[in-house]
Amino acid sequence: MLYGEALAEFGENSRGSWGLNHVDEGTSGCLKVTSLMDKNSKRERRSSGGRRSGFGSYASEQAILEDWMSCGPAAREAHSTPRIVHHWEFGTLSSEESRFHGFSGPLHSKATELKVRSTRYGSSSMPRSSTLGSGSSKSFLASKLTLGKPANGSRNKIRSAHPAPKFPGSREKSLPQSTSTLAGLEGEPGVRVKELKPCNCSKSKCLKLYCECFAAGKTCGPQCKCLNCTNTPDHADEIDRARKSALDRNPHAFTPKIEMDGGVLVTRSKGVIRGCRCRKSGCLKGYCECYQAKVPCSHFCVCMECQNKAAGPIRPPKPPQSEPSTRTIVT
DNA sequence: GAGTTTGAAACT
DNA sequence: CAGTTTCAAACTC
Ligand SMILES: [Zn+2]
Ligand SMILES: [Zn+2]
Ligand SMILES: [Zn+2]
Ligand SMILES: [Zn+2]
Ligand SMILES: [Zn+2]
Ligand SMILES: [Zn+2]
Repeated sequence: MLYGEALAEFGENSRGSWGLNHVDEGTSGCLKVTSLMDKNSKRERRSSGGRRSGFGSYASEQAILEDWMSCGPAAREAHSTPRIVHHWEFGTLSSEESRFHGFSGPLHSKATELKVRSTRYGSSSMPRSSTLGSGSSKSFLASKLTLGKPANGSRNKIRSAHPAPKFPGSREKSLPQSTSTLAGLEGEPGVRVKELKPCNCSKSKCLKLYCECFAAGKTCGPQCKCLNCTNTPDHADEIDRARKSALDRNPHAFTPKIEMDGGVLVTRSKGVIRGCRCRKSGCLKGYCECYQAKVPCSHFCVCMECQNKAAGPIRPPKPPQSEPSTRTIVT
């Protein structure tokens, strides 16, 4: 098994993963040994509010290649076409490192007992650019690790704006972006609000709130560059299911994301009025929904080191006590 | 444009 | 729930 190889190669106190970087197939190519990482240089696990895991990236392709070549032949072979990431943790090092990184979840605290732990990520995750191209008999890694300029003329990442419709009859996205028919809104025939931000979704089929079009209650339009888009008028049934699913998770999924309530931003979240939860942006970048909406953070926010507080106190600060930290919305 | 950072959304 | 992973945008260089 892979774990046995990892144990043999890296010893008892090691941690790492094979295959594509399980965080978005990023720059880490094939194999990572956490215990070898420089702990002082913050090249560490992604840690954003405990929502991140994963490992830092290599400094260069050469580093990836060297790392890769240092693997055993069996490991190389097993991952010549990496689609699944195997994650391992041996010994007690992981838990100690977890403390170093501020992680304390079961994944890490149990590492001491588990002895070996593995996780599979994504059953068929392939890099987005892997489609089409020249004959891809070459493995992803091989192509990725090719140093220097690509010999052949294959261009990475040719993201065809939109492949031709599979079926002649299907309308796909020939129609401009519009409000979902399910919303039952009266479509002003002549009046069209200018089509806006196209999305670039590739894995959500534009049927999750990840997709801004879907989240806005709109279908994707011709300007969208999404892949495998199902948020098109000819998939009304799927859209309907997706909307129901999203609403099931959060009844306010499609209520305006940003509203002003007495000068206070409210965002949707599980039926609870709440603000942002930023940790590292200082609420001064577009990552922050409050900042993006051009509204100051409020007591609903649980942001850290917020620099987006209301400047001029129109009103005295909220009374801290006697109010539940979360207020359910009364429809 | 490629690579990184980020926090919401989704999942378990 | 809390912890973890997925996701696409925002951002950086
Ligand atoms: Zn989309
Ligand atoms: Zn779209
Ligand atoms: Zn789409
Ligand atoms: Zn914020
Ligand atoms: Zn905020
Ligand atoms: Zn804030």
